[in-house]
Amino acid sequence: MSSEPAPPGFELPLRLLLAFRTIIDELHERIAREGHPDLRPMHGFVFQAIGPHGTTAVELGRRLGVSKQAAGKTVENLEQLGYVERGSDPADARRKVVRLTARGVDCLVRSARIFDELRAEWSATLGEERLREVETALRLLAPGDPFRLDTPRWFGSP
Amino acid sequence: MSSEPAPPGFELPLRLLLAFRTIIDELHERIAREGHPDLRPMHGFVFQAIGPHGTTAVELGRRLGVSKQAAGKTVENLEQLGYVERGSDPADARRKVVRLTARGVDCLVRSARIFDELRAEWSATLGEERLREVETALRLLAPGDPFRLDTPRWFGSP
DNA sequence: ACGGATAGACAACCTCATTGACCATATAGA
DNA sequence: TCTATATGGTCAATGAGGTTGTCTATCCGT
Repeated sequence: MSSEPAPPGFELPLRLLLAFRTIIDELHERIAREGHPDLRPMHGFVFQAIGPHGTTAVELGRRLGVSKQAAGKTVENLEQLGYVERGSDPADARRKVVRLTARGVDCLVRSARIFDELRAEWSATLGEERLREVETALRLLAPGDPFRLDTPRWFGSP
Repeated sequence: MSSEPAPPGFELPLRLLLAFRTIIDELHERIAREGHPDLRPMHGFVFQAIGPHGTTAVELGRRLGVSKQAAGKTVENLEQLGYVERGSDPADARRKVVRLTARGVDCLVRSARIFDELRAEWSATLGEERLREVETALRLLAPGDPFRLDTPRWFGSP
């Protein structure tokens, strides 16, 4: 039993969100310095949703939880920024496959490295033991696929 | 030293976000059943930003990280939903004070209770000891005011 | 070969934010 | 006190990003 009173229940969710923002903001600060200044938090999710083999606008929309048209517009933006390209699928003339460009892949590689660096820094602050306990606890409390890409819309007002 | 390899660095932030969403979704499911079906995740933040003594649209906009016009529109919506009301300030004829209605306060009280209930459930799943360790770790890693109200805009694409 | 299902593009619209302009009021300073 | 400036609120125009509806082209099972 702990002698201290429990903190109010609203603190934990706010801390979870703040910790997420802290990591993501730090990631984007660093990746901006490495040549990707115009990336937004959302884009990392989109890149992950596209994946190494490419995908289509419809499938992307499903993964992102938005309409295929919205996904198509997102792809257009990322195409203009030079992160993705569209090609045709020889096996299915309807599909137009969205793939990451070299620049897009570079971004993914750097993101993965920076995420690992940030985790290492947290591990140094907290101790690897305690960090793993946090990760284990979160896996237990919030199981399932962590890639919920519809967050922006989810959060907004009616 | 842990013999298991460390998980990839991107898992932790995604779990943090997923855990946040899990709590907030559960909160809104329950508070909808208690007579507040049209609340959105954002609104809790707005209520907190308004506070017990009321505030103005300009100040609200500052706290939310949006323009005063956007804050004014949000207030209009919440006024139509019956959660806030606007009155004039006898000490300053320019100011129009936004205050929570009885319904708004009811919502805040219920939210606080449900958050405590959810925390108690997590404590039962995880053990109070381990839950406190998570909270402590998050306070250490993401210190500062957890009320960052500009999250929706922050997350969006350019 | 045909009919339903699927991928994509185009158009109209909606919501919510933005900026700019404007008026009313408060406040500090000559 | 009078005036200049800052502040609070509203209105108007705009833009980003999402939605639905509709249309065409293509695939696939019967």
